[in-house]
Amino acid sequence: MNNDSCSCRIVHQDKVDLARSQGLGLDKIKAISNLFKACADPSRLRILHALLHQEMCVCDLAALLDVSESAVSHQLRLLRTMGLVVNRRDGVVLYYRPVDQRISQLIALAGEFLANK
Amino acid sequence: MNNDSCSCRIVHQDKVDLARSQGLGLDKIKAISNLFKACADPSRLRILHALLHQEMCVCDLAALLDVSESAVSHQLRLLRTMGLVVNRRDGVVLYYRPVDQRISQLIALAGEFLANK
DNA sequence: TTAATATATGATCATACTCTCATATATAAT
DNA sequence: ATTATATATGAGAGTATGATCATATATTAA
Repeated sequence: MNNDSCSCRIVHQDKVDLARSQGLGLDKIKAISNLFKACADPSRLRILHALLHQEMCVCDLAALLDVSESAVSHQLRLLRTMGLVVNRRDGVVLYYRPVDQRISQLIALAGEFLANK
Repeated sequence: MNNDSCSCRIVHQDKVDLARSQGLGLDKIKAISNLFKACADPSRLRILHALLHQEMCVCDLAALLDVSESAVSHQLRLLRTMGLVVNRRDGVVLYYRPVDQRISQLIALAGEFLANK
């Protein structure tokens, strides 16, 4: 009922202050959560995981994921925009690969986390 | 125009087969992407990061993030449902903490990834 | 019991995502 | 130039997500 700025809640101010001092900063938080967001969709995760082993073109990925090439293309644009994949043109075909193999560590770590628990 | 099962695209079947053999399996993919999804929201990421250092109650977190307690509670339910946090009751107050400190590795790895590039 | 407080939860709304379909672009072949 | 192919892109639809508000529950104090 009382929406004033002075709430009557018992906030542990010391904890809040400590957390604030150890906080990451909003820009960094947003950047990290965006990186996680890139991996937070099954299709994109499969794409990233597949590209870690070999470069692939759009229709390879569409065949692998069993979705439309348009859908794959849209997801690849997202990953491209986020700076996670790049492509190489060979004639009409665009081969995609990750910019950085370290994405594999992130996926592997998440996998291990789920495995032992 | 042609939606038959036999598409005329030039799929690199060897690549698709290799990717398929190295694939993670849909269940695992979904589990991993769900884990990433849990970290893919700025509010949840801040909550997780804060709890890594100390247990905190709902209104502490609400004060820290400067959002409503209801919003925090909803996010905590999500994290609880996903098995990432647990709580301990002390009277009326529920103190939350991560089930597993390894989440910190995941966040740290993502942070490093973004830092050196 | 009643009142107060901290949190949980359901309904709802606005926004963001992801797919599909249609169309556009770029390269290659004729 | 025309055609074909691989991919990109814009618009739209259906769904998921995240916040808010109202209400419910659980614990404590009186």
